Amino acid sequence: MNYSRQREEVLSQLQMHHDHPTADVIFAELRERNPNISLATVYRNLRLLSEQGTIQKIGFVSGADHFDPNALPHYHFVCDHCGRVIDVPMEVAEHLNEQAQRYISGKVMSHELVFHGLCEECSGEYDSI
Amino acid sequence: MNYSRQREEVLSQLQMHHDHPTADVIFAELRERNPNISLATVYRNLRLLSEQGTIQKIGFVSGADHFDPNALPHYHFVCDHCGRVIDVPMEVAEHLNEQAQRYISGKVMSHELVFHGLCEECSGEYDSI
DNA sequence: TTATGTGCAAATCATTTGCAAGATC
DNA sequence: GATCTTGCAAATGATTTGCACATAA
Repeated sequence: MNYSRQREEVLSQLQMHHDHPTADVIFAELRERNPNISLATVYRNLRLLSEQGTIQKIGFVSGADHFDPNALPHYHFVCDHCGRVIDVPMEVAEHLNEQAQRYISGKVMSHELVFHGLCEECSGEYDSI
Repeated sequence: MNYSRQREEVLSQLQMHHDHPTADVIFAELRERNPNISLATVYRNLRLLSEQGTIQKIGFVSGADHFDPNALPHYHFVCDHCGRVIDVPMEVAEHLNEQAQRYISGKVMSHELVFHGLCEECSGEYDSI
């Protein structure tokens, strides 16, 4: 893989996020500085970077894929009201794989754990309902 | 919600599956018996049935949504080779929500646990590689 | 100077929607 | 007969792809 300025910009823009943005969010942000960058390039590079294992593609939220600059295994929380995806820094429970393995005739290799609920801002809104 | 023959067919076709098919699989199967049913009707009814809580929409697999005739909370296994989605009948670990709650300032209400690996057929294929 | 990456537009895939005609209550 | 549902085709949203031009090694 050759160097490209656009790929570097996509990666560093993603790394600035504490939340986990979608491709079009990254695109809109990059476009402010570089009005020539194309959405296809953003998609291409997010894909390359996640295939390469530098970042992580989050496909479990409905709608567009989100991207996480942290590729190490960890859990997530999704706000069911605003769609925001944030990290849950609790310990990864490896033993769950062995538990599941008892029920599966194939080979269980990993798991994904996603919590759902309302984020701080959105649960505030709901208090008044 | 009024009765409709198409909705009943969609539901009973889904209930025949032990795996968790996508809308186009249900559509193709129904079309063999009823060449007039339309894909939009299948999508509409799968949506209605899942909003109503009769079935469950599975959105965490990349690509098209899958549907599960069992709407009760339970875990799933996804084969990373063929994309098949099957049930994991292990006990639901409610305590995970409380663990995650310690790290989240909003309100954790539920979780989704998805195991990944290779199903029996696909791990067989890989033995010979 | 050859392989790789980009920008644009068109293509693709999954899903939804507008609307006229058909089914249900 | 008023309302809900269908079938079809067109619209939408997310993502990918073909291709001529630009850039990196």
